[in-house]
Amino acid sequence: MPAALHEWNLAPREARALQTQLAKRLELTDRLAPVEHIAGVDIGFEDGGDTTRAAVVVLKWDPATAPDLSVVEQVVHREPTRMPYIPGLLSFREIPAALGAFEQLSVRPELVMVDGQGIAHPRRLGVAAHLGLWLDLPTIGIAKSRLYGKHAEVGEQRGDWVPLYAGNDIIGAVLRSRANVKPVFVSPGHRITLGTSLAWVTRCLGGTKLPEPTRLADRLASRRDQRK
DNA sequence: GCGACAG
DNA sequence: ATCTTGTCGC
Repeated sequence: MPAALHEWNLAPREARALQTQLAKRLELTDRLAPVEHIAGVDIGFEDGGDTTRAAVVVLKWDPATAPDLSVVEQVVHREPTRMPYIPGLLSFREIPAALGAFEQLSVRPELVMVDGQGIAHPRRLGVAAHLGLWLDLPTIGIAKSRLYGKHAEVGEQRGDWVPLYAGNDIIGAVLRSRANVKPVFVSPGHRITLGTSLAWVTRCLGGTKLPEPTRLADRLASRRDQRK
């Protein structure tokens, strides 16, 4: 049987066991090639959830104009939704479609920002971490809300952040990306540290809550701006 | 047993 | 995530 079929059509029990195994393969140290292109990934749904829409936006990294970055490529890929949303198993629902979008990409980014958690997950394998292993690329998870971990209250100033803990381990950061707005949850996915993750997210932040890569991918994956 | 729970 | 217009606030 095709490995891909095996990998994604798992019962919750098996999916959780696989996450525990895959998490052992994560590299939580920096192993990035010089960054020239950064991709943003997000998934949306249509037809009441029957169709999954994956959006990937590739931006050219330019420290001279950042956070204003030019879009060099963008792809939207649709396919039938294969499984429901189950807290903790999001990657099994979203990654197949995300991979479909990446296959259509002509540019291979050196860094990928994903809408969701990296290792800030019960078994340390949020969608960003899982996707990083599949793509073998550095990934950062930027979630709009918390899934796992404890933290103190974060300051009100833009840039303030507090660590996100799983026991004594720091698994991410709660970042005030913009004043007067709920903070975002940043966590490394694969081949990157939390410190480097925060540095890149901050560099890509332009007066908005989300960094440019995922902000633009969100817009593409969402239903309003980009219509059918 | 009772909550919590990315998107 | 998605269903959905106007409206309050910096």
